[in-house]
Amino acid sequence: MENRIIKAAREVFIDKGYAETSMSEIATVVGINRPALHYYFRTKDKMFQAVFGDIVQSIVPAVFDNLMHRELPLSERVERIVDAYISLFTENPRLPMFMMRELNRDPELLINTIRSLNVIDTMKEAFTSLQEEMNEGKLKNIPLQFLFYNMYGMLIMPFLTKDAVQKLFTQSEEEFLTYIAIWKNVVVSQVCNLLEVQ
Amino acid sequence: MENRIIKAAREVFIDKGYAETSMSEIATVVGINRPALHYYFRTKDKMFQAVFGDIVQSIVPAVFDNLMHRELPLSERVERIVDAYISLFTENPRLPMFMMRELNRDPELLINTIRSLNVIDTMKEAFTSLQEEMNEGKLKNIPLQFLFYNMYGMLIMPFLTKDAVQKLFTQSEEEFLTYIAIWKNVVVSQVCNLLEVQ
DNA sequence: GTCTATAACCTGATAGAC
DNA sequence: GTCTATCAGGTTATAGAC
Repeated sequence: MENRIIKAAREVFIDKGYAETSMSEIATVVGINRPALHYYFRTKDKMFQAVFGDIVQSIVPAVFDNLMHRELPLSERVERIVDAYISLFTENPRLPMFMMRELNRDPELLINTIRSLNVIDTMKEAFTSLQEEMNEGKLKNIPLQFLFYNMYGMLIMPFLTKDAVQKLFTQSEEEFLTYIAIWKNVVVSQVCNLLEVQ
Repeated sequence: MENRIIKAAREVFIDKGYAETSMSEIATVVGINRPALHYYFRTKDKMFQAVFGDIVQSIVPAVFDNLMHRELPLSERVERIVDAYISLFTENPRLPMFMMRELNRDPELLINTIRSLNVIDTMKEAFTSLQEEMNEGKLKNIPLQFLFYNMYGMLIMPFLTKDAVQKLFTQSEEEFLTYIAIWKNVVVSQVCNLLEVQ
């Protein structure tokens, strides 16, 4: 039952965010009523934290694994990561907006979630591995955050603006997917352009 | 008085978004009480639309003017636009998050606002001007949305993640500004890389 | 125009019966 | 465990006095 609730809550929270989601709405989706919800997760806050942890865990690890395959050429590694994110976001188009919204509503939340999920070591390994490659001159030496600004910015932008763009230019779902397939290659080549030594 | 209200409401709305802003909070900031607010703008919705229009008008036009200066080299044009946005966002760090959040909460809102503000012609001119340059072979021929995905993605990403990054890596305001000054050049060079013919 | 008072509603949360 | 009933608090919006 707890899992049924988390699964339903996940959908609603991702769609509307914490603030605009009410307990009664989740209860309706699950098929029970408000007090029953409060039995399983005492407060809305506790419930959201459970859902948020669930989501973060499904996003973070796969990416950092790919970052560390140093035997592969850069373009290959970038392509895998970009592929993974594009698939994830195509299946969950509102996930990028959700993450940004909650990151801004409560910046501590992500930090606490990351700490409690033991993914911090995986992240550190990936960071130092990349930094080494830069020091060795195999990659251009840039601040690591720039890599993330560039890659994530390009990755999430189409999804952050999806609804508005589709309405403004009467773009169909098929058109969107066609563009995304091309866009994927642009992201890879731009990230490589940022990291490759001339 | 209406202006005083819009000015105050603008601050609060940009900071917290539509959903998490209450009329009483705005009233407190202005220095009057709730019912007085409802006298000037009958509903919260009407008031928000006024504020939103005010914001859009202050963002859009300057950019498209710069896009059309075809006598200038590409890098010069891009640099001006990027400069303008970085200044705007540095002074209003939560503006990018605000725009994305409201764009997703109510996708029709932006469309209606744009229509009512008569900026649609300016946008169309800029678009066709760019498209011509692409057809003439002076710029690489890519879907126009890709230019926006790339430029805006890179422009807003540092600000969307500012609070979280500063807390996660205990980054000071000075450090942030230092990185932004360097990042600006990266954005320009990446956008040029996207548009320049080989 | 600006106030006080109040209506009507929705929220999260709890107590207690079954 | 899941329900009904209820509480306390906050929200937008309005009516009516000054």
